[in-house]
Formats: sequence, C-alpha cells, structure tokens
Amino acid sequence: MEKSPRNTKQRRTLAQVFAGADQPLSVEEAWVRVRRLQPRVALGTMYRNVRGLLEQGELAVVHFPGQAARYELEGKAHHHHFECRSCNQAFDLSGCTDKVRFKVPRSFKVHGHEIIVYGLCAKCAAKR
Amino acid sequence: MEKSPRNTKQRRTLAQVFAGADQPLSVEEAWVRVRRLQPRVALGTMYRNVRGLLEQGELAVVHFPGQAARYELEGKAHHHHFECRSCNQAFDLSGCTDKVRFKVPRSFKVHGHEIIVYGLCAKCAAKR
DNA sequence: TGCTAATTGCTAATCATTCTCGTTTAGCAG
DNA sequence: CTGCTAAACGAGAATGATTAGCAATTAGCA
Repeated sequence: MEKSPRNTKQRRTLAQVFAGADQPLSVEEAWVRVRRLQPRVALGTMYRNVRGLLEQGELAVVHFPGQAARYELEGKAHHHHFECRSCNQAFDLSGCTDKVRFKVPRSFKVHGHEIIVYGLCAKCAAKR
Repeated sequence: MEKSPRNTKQRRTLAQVFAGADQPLSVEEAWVRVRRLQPRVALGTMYRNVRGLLEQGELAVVHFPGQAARYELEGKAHHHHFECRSCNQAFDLSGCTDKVRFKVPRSFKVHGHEIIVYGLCAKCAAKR
C-alpha cells in the first residue's frame, strides 16, 4: 500500500484556515491564524503540514519575488497574481488571456507558466 | 552632492562577468566566474556590488520560485524566462505577446509584469 | 484496550543574504 | 608625488526562512 496521512487536529485546523483565507498566506501568516483556533502548535509542524497538503495537491504555491512563499487552496480556476509593491499584499487576478504564446524552442517541454503583475493596490494607490 | 561609487577592481570584474553572461546568474554563480578572473573576492562583496549595480540600474533581478535570485544586465528588450525543473537552469525567452491583458481592478496601478514558463529544457527533455 | 508507526514539539542545522568591524584603497587636495 | 578620508573590502557573525533530528505523543487499526 501507499502512505497513510493521519488526520491530526493541527492538520485539520491548517486546512480550515486555508479554506477560510481570501488570499494566499505565508506559512507564518497561516500560523498566526491557526494559533487563534489552537494555541501551542509548532511552526515546524506548520511547514510539515503545508508541505504535506502541497504534495496531496490540496494546496498550491504562490511565489512572490524576494518574499516568503505563500500558499492557497488548489483547484481554483486558472488565475494569476498581483503583488502590491507598497503593502506587499497578494491579490488573485481572475482569468488569464490564454493567447499567451511564448517563443519557446521546440525542443523544450512546457509544463506551465506563472504570471505576476505588480504595482499598487487600490488602498496604496489612493495614498499617493 | 550625491554619492560617489568607486570604481574598484572587484566591481569592474563583476560587471564584466555579467556582460559576458548568456543567462541570468545567481550571486554565487557570478562569484565562481569572478574568482576565475580575480581570486580572493569575498562573497559578501559580491552581494554588495550586485546590489550596487542593481540600484544604479545596470542589473535587473530575475526571481525563480524557490530559488536564489538571479541577475542579468538591464536594458535588454522586454523578455521573460524559462526555468528548467530538472536542471534548474534559467533561459531567456525573447519577446512577450503584448496582448497580455489582465483583469486588474481599475483602482489598482500596474507597474509591470513578470512571466515564468517552466518545464524541461532541451537537454533534460531528451534524457527522458 | 493496546500497539506501532506517523506526527508533534523543540532544537539544531542549512541556505541565502545582510550586517559588523577592523583593514585597505580609490581618488581628490595639496 | 604624498596624505587624507570616506567608500569599499575581507572575514565572519547575525538574520530570516525553511528543513532535519530526535524523544515524546497519538491516530487508527487489531
């Protein structure tokens, strides 16, 4: 047989936090939320579980240049992200012009792509 | 008056290495090449100078999810990157379908975007 | 209810990057 | 050409994110 991931309380709480999140969370951001529901969870456990959920395909990574990795529930429609250069928050951008064609050499094998748009979010843009 | 960046030997060698590079280099990759021309350069100095050149607008950063930052000469034509998931090398992709339109809320201010295509490079794809 | 391997909490270790500090040196004044 | 001073250097310690190691817990099946 394969593996048998256990349904621990901290794993459940973590999944619950991501399910209730409206934007990608870093491990530490998630940790803060998890501890509100269940104090005394180790940060290391957070990393382990995030990795676990990631491998099970329940979470997806979102990388922002120069920042800690963030995660969100997998299975959303194909979308990309916006990063505010002022407050560093991450936002989801629905849709992606699928016309995106890149001049990748034929010999290369394309698995996917990632697009990050950056600038200022509404709040930060208003402050100027 | 402003600042006065000194024209040191290590700064010159570093610029020279980037000028001769055909792909984005991480600080450590650049370090290896610099030391071939000039042994006994400290890694910390590499970071300092990369940052300096970056601030002077002579270098541009390229971030690859989960990897150390890479740098390349600034001023190339608008282009994006390909990351090989097997050998982790970075390749330049010329051009960018400028039709790329994202559904960013009007209130957001867009500064730019970054696209990363990932998969297998020619060499790694052939090994399968 | 009991057993055992998966999981946890805690701590030490790693990696990339930045910082500190005493020493060297670019580049201008004399 | 010689001196001076702040910028830059080298070496190593410090930081932040993430992973690994290990003894103590515990989920889940017999």
